[in-house]
Parts: sequence; structure tokens; C-alpha cells
Amino acid sequence: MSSKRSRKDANISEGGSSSKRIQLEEDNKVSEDSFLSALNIFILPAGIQKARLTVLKTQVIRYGGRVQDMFDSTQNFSHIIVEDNIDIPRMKRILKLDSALEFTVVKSSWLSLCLRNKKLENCENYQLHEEKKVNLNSPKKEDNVINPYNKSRENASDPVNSSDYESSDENEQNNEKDMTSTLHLKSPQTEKWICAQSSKSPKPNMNKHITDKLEEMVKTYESTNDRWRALGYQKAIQTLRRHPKEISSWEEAKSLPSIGARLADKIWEIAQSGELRKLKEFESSEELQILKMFTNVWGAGPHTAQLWYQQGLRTIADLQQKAHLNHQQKVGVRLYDDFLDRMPREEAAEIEEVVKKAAEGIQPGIIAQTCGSYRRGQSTCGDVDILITHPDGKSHKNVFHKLLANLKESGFLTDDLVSAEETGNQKKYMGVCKLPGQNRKHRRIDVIVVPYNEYGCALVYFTGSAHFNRSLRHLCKKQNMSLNEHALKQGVVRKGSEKIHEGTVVPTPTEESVFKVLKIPYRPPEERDH
DNA sequence: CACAGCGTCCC
DNA sequence: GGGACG
DNA sequence: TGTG
Ligand SMILES: O=c1ccn([C@H]2C[C@H](O)[C@@H](COP(=O)(O)OP(=O)(O)OP(=O)(O)O)O2)c(=O)[nH]1
Ligand SMILES: [Mg+2]
Repeated sequence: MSSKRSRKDANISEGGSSSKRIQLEEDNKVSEDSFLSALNIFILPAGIQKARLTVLKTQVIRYGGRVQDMFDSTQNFSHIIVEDNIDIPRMKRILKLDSALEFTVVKSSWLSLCLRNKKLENCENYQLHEEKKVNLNSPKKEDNVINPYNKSRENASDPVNSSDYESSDENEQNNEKDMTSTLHLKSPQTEKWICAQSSKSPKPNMNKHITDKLEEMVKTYESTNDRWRALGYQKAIQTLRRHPKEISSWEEAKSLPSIGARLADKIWEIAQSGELRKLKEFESSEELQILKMFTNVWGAGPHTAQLWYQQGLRTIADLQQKAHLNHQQKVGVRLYDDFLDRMPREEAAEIEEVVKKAAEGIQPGIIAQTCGSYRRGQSTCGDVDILITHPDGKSHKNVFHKLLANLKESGFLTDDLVSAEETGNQKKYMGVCKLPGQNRKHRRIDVIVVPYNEYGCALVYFTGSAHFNRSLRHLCKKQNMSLNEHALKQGVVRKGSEKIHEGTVVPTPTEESVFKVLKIPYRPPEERDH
């Protein structure tokens, strides 16, 4: 988990007084260009997500164009904008038109193009032309002023109740019923495995302005126990990170894996306006701010955070005084500030040295290797993950207890979070350490001790990333295998999600061998940073 | 509509 | 067995 | 939240 927190406690300024962004309200100081001033358009909402619609309108207006909310055939529109896979007959059906067209009908991607290039592009290639086919439809004329929206547009800035982040929201409804019939054009997008691709991108994140905001969304959703939504955002962030160029259109975003219409809306909103209204809402919610703060306490998750909030607790100091804390949470509260930020990898290296020395002193020839984000080459580390084993296959056994005792004795380990775990043959410790000297922060440290025959799988597991591991294990499942930190097994039989037969262990002495059995190209740690 | 990883410890 | 964690 |  990355944790760079904008630390502000209970006093959240409401009303966005602190924000200094572009106002979208009206054309204050005649925004740079007005390259769309020739436009007087109507946007057919069918098939266009509500959020994208709003952004389109806002942007057109911002650049001098006019957007009509109602369709009125007596008016002189310069263009009718329709979603890309809507055809003329369908448009006419929706607008209840039966006469020949008097308007220029263009796909919405043209509008995106104009906004992207900040100029009025030629719309020839985006124009829809009427087919010269005999119209068999029984004519049904009548009112030429209709409102194709389902609801009144007042909801454009609906009050968004604060609970809408936990239930999937309503603005899902498409503006037409039979739109499923036109959705078959979606690109098939053959299965790609994250674990079979490198996480390295030739360019450094070209979309940081976007991923930063989405990261905040992830944290909010995680703190409200909306884990699948958080995961959806996280995958989108990974995709954006390795995208070689800055996102410049809604379509570009939507075409990427793990980015659907909802995320494309949000991505494009950020690309266009530099901000995300949904995030602003979240930021102005005192409850959400506090839930985020509480879930940053080690040992507290969404449930506990909610509980504390319901009990009227609002600050970390409140927790210290009034909350019923378990051992882990007491440590989490006491060291709250230290745990908020990540350490430079140089510091992780110092910590590694201390543990290595101690381990070597106890059992010569021992292997102590730092994994996690450190091994993946990240410049900062949330904690230090150290794997210990011994090539002779048995000497690791005695080490665990002695090592911890030794490090506590020297004052290096300051607190235990989870100690004396024993899983199969492996042992795991989670605790807190502090390097000697002034101005040192407490740091999280994890140590696992594993038998040598599990070294390969343990190394893969402990090196991660978490996302990479999930992908790898998912791939195993698809191949009737299973992977955990102990072993890779094949011939696993599952009925639904439950395992019927455990399968047999495939020997995997090295990381390379794990990749080999799975038939994917080997990835060095730096390329597993998904 | 199902699925999105899996194993472990704490309480 | 739910919750939290890596 | 996305994908199949
Ligand atoms: O849900 C998880 C969390 C962690 N791990 C594995 C992979 C990960 O790399 C390793 C260490 O976990 P940690 O939380 O320390 O992640 P990190 O990759 O080291 O990042 P950070 O820099 O935040 O510590 O444990 C998983 O397999 N699944
Ligand atoms: Mg780590």
C-alpha cells in the first residue's frame, strides 16, 4: 500500500474555499479560446454516460459553444452529436423524427477530438448520412419539442447523498431501453495476464495527474469497505501508469484494459478540467475524511473505523483516550505518524543490514534477503520484508526465535504486531523496528523464515506485488494448478470455488522454475511492480 | 449474473 | 466465523 | 469498479 496522506485532521474546510482551480461556472475572463463559438449543438444523450455528457456540455460551453438541452426541430442547430454507435434510424426513432434530416449529425468522438485539439476539426469523417432507403415506418409526427431525458436535468448537480459511495449508484440508467442491441461492437479484448507482462513502461507515468486523483478514490473506497470498486480503480491506475502517452480523449481511455465507461468518464473529466467532482465531494465529507484517517491505524479496517465513528470518535487523540483498542491498534495509534509515510529505500537497506548481521551471527551461511517493494526496485518502501532460509534445508529452524530475541535485546525491534506465527514449516513475524540514532522513525518490518525447498515459491510470494501475485494465482487456477507461498501444485480439482483434490507438488527450487511451469516468460522483480 | 487470491492470526 | 493483514 |  502506498501511503502518502494529505494530513489534515478534524478541521476539514468545507465549501472548497481552499481550492484554486478552474471555475467552470461561467466564462469568467473569456477563457483562452472560444474556438467553439460557431457551435450550436444538441447532444443526444442515448448511450452516453451521464457524467460524460455533463463534461461534454461543460466543455463546449467553456469554449464558447452553445448547447441546447431540448431538442427542437425548428431551431437551427449546427450539429447534432450522437454516441458513436448510434445510427440515423435509431436517432430519428429517439427524436421521433420522420422527415428528412435538416441537421448535420456527427459522432461524439468528433467533439472529443475538437476538445482535445482545442480547435474546430473537420467533421467529415465523423458525419452520419441518411440512407436513401424507403421509409416503411408509419409516420408519427406531432410535437417537435420533446425532452429525450428521462428525468429533469436539475439532477445534473444532484445533491449526491453521502451514502452513494457504498451502493452502486443510480446514474447507470441508459437513456434508452434497447441499447443492448448496439453494444455488440465492443472489442473482444482477449485475456491478457498481468503476470505475463512487464510492469515497466518506457516512459515514466504520463498520467500522474490522473492516477493521483484515482489513488485518492481508491483510499476512500477502501476505507468504506467497497473493496471491489477499489480494486477496479486500482487496476485502472496500473493500466494508466504503463500507458505511454497522456490520455487525450474519452475513447482512448475507454479502449484500455480495465477501463470501462464509468472510469473513462472520470479519467476524461480529470484530463479536461483537472479535477474530479466525485473526489471533491469525498474530500468535503467529514465522515469520509475521518474514516480514511482511522483506517490508517494499523490493525483497523473499514469495519472498525465505522464503529469508532459511530461511537462519536473523531480524532486519533479520541482513539487513544476513549476507544477500546486491541494490542495492534494501540501500537498503530501510538506510532500513527511514523507509519503514515514510506521510507527511502536506502533506509530499508540499513534495516536489512542489521537483520542480516544478526542472522549471520546466529547461523553462518544463512540467506537473508529483502523482498517486497525493495526487491522490485522501488525508491520508497512502506515496510521492509525480509525472507530467511538456509541452503542446508534444516538450519533455518532454529533461527527464528533466536533472531527475534537477539534483535529485541539490542533494542532494534520495538513492538510486535503479530509474533510467533507458525504456518506449516514457515514462520512469520510482523513488528516494528527502529534504527539507532537521532531522528529515526519507527518502521514496519516483516520477517518470514522458510525451509529451503519452499524458497522459490516464498520468494515469488514475498516479492509481489500483491496485484502480480493475484494475477499469477488466478492464472494457476485456470490451469488446474494452485500457487501459494509454500508450493506450486498441479492436478488440482475444483468444484466451483472449492478444492476437491489438492493436487501434487511440483518442485520449484527457483523463481524461474515457477514461471516455467506456468508457461509464462520470466519477469525479474523490477517488472513485477504492477 | 458471477467473479475478481489465498492463507493465516486475533478476538 | 468475521475482520484484518500481507 | 471491470470483464466475460
Ligand atoms: O495482499 C497481499 C499483500 C502482500 N502480498 C505479498 C506481496 C508483497 O510484495 C509482499 C509484501 O507485502 P507489502 O504489503 O509489504 O507490499 P510491498 O509490495 O512490499 O509494498 P510496500 O512498499 O507498501 O511495503 O507480500 C500478497 O501476496 N498479497
Ligand atoms: Mg513491503
